[in-house]
Parts: sequence; structure tokens; C-alpha cells
Amino acid sequence: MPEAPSKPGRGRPPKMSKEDVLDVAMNAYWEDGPTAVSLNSICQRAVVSKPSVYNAFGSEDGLTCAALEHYGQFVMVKMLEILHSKDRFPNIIKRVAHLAAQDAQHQKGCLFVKMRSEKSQMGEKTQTLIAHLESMSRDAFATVLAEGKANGEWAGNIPVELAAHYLHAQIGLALDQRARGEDPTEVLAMALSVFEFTET
Amino acid sequence: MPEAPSKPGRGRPPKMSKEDVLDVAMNAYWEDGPTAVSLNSICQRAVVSKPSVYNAFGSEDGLTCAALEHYGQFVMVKMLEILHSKDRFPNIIKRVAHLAAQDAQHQKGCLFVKMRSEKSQMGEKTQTLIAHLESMSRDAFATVLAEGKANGEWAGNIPVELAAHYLHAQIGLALDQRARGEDPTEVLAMALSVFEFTET
DNA sequence: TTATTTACGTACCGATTGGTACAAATAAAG
DNA sequence: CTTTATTTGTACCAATCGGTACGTAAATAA
Repeated sequence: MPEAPSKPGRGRPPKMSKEDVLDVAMNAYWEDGPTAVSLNSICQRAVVSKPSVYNAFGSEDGLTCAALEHYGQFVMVKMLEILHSKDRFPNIIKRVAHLAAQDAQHQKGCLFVKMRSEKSQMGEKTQTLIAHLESMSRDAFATVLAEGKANGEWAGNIPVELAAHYLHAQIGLALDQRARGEDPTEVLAMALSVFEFTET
Repeated sequence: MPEAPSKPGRGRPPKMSKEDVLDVAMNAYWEDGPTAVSLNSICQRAVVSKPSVYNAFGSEDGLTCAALEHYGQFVMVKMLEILHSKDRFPNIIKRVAHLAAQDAQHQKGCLFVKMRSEKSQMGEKTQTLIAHLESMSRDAFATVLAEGKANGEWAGNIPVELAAHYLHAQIGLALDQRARGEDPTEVLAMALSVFEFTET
């Protein structure tokens, strides 16, 4: 009974672990690309029958959506933690840049970024979750920038909304570059230099 | 006889126009995404039989490769023309940014960028062409930057190689944003400001 | 006319897709 | 033990995928 002991249950005990399947699905989508991985292949990799997956997730959209939620909970949350930490503004920028450009976990890129770039091919629920994660991420960037501006740790000569959009886009670019095998370190540093330099 | 009158031909005259099919394929890949469009659907849209397409292009890889080449010849070339023009450096940057961020032709984004981000799912020949277009584009950026530096129209306080990589990446980001329905104008302007500002 | 060459349309191939019907298996509840 | 509830495994479904075999239409060459 690998699943939660929520109910002693009446029927045959489940052999499948929802968590295991989510791990397998998340990594498969993450590594090979969301549209390149079939539901069938996930069943094979997780050694689980298809009806079990449908019983647990309802549809392919349900599985991809759950896998993306899993990713948000266990991977993206680390970036949000940095953004919500009470560090100095330049340090937060530095730590976020390092996480995106250097951390070994994002060698394959970012599942969210990959799903977003193919969102038109994703299911309905997954598209909704993508939009939700997008606004959540952008809000977190905006908060950091607003605080940095209030504390005088950032010149703030750029509207907070635009700067947040910019930061979000540059981090996404770095993660996209890593997915392609590039090292985004220098390009990202160059992009983020607009927060350290002043106008002429 | 829609095809070139290269040879009076002996057998039955071709009904299919290679150029027409390439136009249809290019726009289909461009609009819906390269991996979202099947060879079958292209045959339907172009009102051409599958054996004709195979006769002309050999395989799906041959078709996608030819479509990307078509795109390079008729769309990407406009960017290269700007880069190779003998304009002043700031003007060239401005014109390139406008082409990527404002031009109506790139409302669907950029086929090259889309194929590159799904290159692992593309055929062998297509992957090779992607790499070729990539280095061609980066070389063009490097040339412009080197000339701008030589003419004193750009501070050049950044290595030309890195600056070219950066420009290439930012233009790609803008085109990716447009494909997602965003307006990249402000973000791109912010990214390119590193060429106009000086260090503190 | 006859033979040859070429491209066409149809109809098919095996593989794979997302999704499901159904019965055996296995537990608790009566 | 019987009933009921639940999950499993197998085996299937129609649709679509990339790719092809094959006979026919339509042109020139002889």
C-alpha cells in the first residue's frame, strides 16, 4: 500500500503510488519535453498499468497538470523561497541568477518554461495551471523589486511592473538556454547589469 | 505545370507546385508549431497527395528542412539584410529590434526559434540546418558589433563574442515572447539598453 | 500506333496515440 | 460464506502517425 493511509479502504489495495508516478512523469516531461512523452511511455517507465493512471489522474491533461503542480511544489518553490527571503536586493538577484544559470538541478532547463512554450498543445487544466504559475512568479519578482526600491537597495529608475516582467523574462531565457545546452551565465549577468548601472 | 520549366519532361506533367507546398508547410509549422503539424495535415492543406510530397522531399525531415530553408530565404534574410546594411550602429540595433518586436510578419513568432526549441524532436537534416542558421545569425551579429566598435559608434566595453551572443539571445527571446502573445517591445528595449548606457 | 517515362490517386501497411470494457484479484462489511 | 467495493491486468477500440505498393493518367519518343 504505497499510498496514503487516508482510508483503510474496502476493495483491493492499491499497488500504484501516485507520488512515484508523478516523479516519473515530471522527470520524463522535464527531460524529453512535454509533447515528446506519451502517456503510454510513462506507464511503461513507472511500471504501472494505464487504467490505474486514468483512475488516479482522469486524463492525460490531468497527469501533465499534476506533474507540473508537482514540479511547482518541489522545484519552483526554491526560487520563490529565495524571492521571499529577507535578504538584501543585490544578494537576492545574485542567488536567483545562480539558481537558474548554475544549479545542477536545472541542467535540463525548466519544466514550466518548456510547458509554457508548448502551451497551445497542452490540455485545458494544464494551460490554466501554467497561467497561474506565471502570474505567481511575476508577482514574486514584483514584490522583491518593490521592496528593493523601498529600501533604497535598487535605484528604481524603471517602473516596478516592467522590471518584474524583465526579470521574469531573463530568468526564463536563461533556463531555456540551459535546456539547449548553452551556458547562460554571462548573458544573464549582462542582462541583469541594468539593475546595477545607472543612466547616462 | 506549376513547376519550373527546367525540362520539357517526358512523362505526365506535375500538378504539384513545390513552392506552394513549401509555403503551406512553412506557415503551418510557423503558426501551429513544428511538432504540432503532421505531414498528413500538410498534404490536406496543400491539396496534394502524400506520394507527391515524398517524391519531392523524400521524407518528413526533408519537408521540414526545406520549409525551414524556405523560411530562411524569405523571412530571416530580412534581418540579415539589416545587419549587413551600411547603417550606423545605433540605427541597425533600432531597426533589428523593431523588426523582431513590432513587425507584423513576426506576430506568430519565428519559425527558426520554434524549431530550435524543439530541435531534439526534429529530423537529422533539419537539426543540421538549425545549427547552420544559428551560427550564421550569430556571425552576422558579431560582424555588426565589430564594425560598430571599430567605428567608435559603440563603447565596446564588452567582448564582441559575448555581445553577439547576447544580442542573438535577446532577439530570440523577443520572438519567443511574440509567439506567446506578449509584446516584447519594452523588455527588449531594456535589454538593449546595455549598449547605450555606460558603467558606473 | 506503340513504347516509355513520369506523376498521380487510392488504398493500404505496421506502429503508436489517448482512452476504455471487462473480468480477475483482493480487500472489508454484512 | 456471501456481498460489496475497489484496483488491477489484459486486451481491445477508433484515430492518426510516417511511409509505401500499385495501378492509372498523361505526356513525349520511337
